[in-house]
Amino acid sequence: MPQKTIICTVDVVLLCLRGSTLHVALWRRDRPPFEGSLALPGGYIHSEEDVDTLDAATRMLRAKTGLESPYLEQLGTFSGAGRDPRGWSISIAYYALVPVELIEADQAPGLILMPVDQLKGLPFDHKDIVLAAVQRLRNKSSYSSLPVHLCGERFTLPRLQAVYEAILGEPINKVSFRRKMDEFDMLEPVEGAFETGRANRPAQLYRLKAAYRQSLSVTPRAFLAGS
Amino acid sequence: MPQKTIICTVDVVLLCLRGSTLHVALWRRDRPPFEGSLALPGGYIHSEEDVDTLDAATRMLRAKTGLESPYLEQLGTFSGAGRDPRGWSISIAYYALVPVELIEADQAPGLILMPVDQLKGLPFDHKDIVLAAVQRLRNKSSYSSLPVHLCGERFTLPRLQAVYEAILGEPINKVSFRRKMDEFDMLEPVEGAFETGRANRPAQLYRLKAAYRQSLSVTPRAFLAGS
DNA sequence: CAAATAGTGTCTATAAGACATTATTGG
DNA sequence: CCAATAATGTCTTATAGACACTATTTG
Repeated sequence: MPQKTIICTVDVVLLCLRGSTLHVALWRRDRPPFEGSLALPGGYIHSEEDVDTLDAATRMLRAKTGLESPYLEQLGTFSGAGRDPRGWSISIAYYALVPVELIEADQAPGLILMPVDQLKGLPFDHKDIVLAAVQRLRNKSSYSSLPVHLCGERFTLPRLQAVYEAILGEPINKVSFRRKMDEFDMLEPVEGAFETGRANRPAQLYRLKAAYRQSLSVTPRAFLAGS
Repeated sequence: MPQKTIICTVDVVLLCLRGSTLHVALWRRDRPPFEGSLALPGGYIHSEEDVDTLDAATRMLRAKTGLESPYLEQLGTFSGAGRDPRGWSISIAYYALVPVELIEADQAPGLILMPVDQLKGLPFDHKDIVLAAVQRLRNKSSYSSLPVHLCGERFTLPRLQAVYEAILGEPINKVSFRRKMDEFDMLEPVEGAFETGRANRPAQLYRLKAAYRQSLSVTPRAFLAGS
């Protein structure tokens, strides 16, 4: 035996934007430790069935939320003797982005959305993990197309800009924003589809080009260079 | 028993610049599997003595290279059933940057430097891990002060620029480069110290300000915006 | 003094931001 | 027509890059 057994788990930080506030999806633990607490969806790696930890995270997400293929990326690994009362443990954390409608339009009965700025009482080091995910999201959003994954299948440019602004916490110049989206070249207008109903000019609906479903566009210059 | 035992290891990608070529430090394995092969320095997590995986990586680095506190950062976790013949395994990979002199001026007898573009025959998925580290280094170097950690304690600006150019693979405008270093505000001139000996104006020697030993300066605009 | 490279000044080109204008809807 | 917001044109400002010039050394 090369080592005392180390507890190997995977946790998923599932983020979405409700209104203009980032939320994380939590579920109520149904077994010890911390049974009954709200925590990140996660669990043991199943070495018999999981090909790797990404596969484990996908399985966990599917089991607990019904989601099939959201944007999903490895965040980092959290480890040590102190984070789990059962002993020395490792959690490989992933983060996922989904449009809030997919969670609210309840495929995922057990999930509870919590604003990421008001987390309290999370077990393990789950608060640290969530904060790391939010930091990653904010950072990547400043120079990439990542936030599109928080929008639904069709969305307008003003809506997408509002999503960026909610994540980054600052207004973005409209002209610059549109230039950047154009440069990213990842959106295509849905022919003849507009968002109507309000007393103003209708906004063109866009969708993500197929090639960008799992990849990102990046710019060498960040939004909000000043911050 | 919640799971079949998973093999938990830590591997370190120790990078340095020899001439203008990135090299990775490998050591010859002294036990199975792949005994005798050149591989990344790494090994089992020791849950009795390591506080966490960063601590394990530090221990490994100290044991195999004698290095005490190089720049060290978590790279990511590599996992799965196929990467280790002993079974389902996890490697939490870290990468470290050091001035090449620290390796050549042999504190580290067992280490062999290999150019990162000519890796072959590495066991496990160590080639993937090295390539991921190089990609991380290149990416971060394009907008941060990370490459200073490949220089020794004192260095000139032309030398630092050459380091950036070696990593990024393209020439950088001298004026822009110096403006950026000035903006980073992480260097201080060593009073009265110059690099002399060649038939030209001597170059001012600089050192990293103490506050930046473990942190980075970043710019919202990348070097080489065009690439 | 010639050759070499360090270090700086300055002009040009490019990209971001401010602001104004036009477009199109509902009421 | 008015209010509201989408979409775009255009001017201003900020940053990056090109290039030239000065500075300081060795031989």
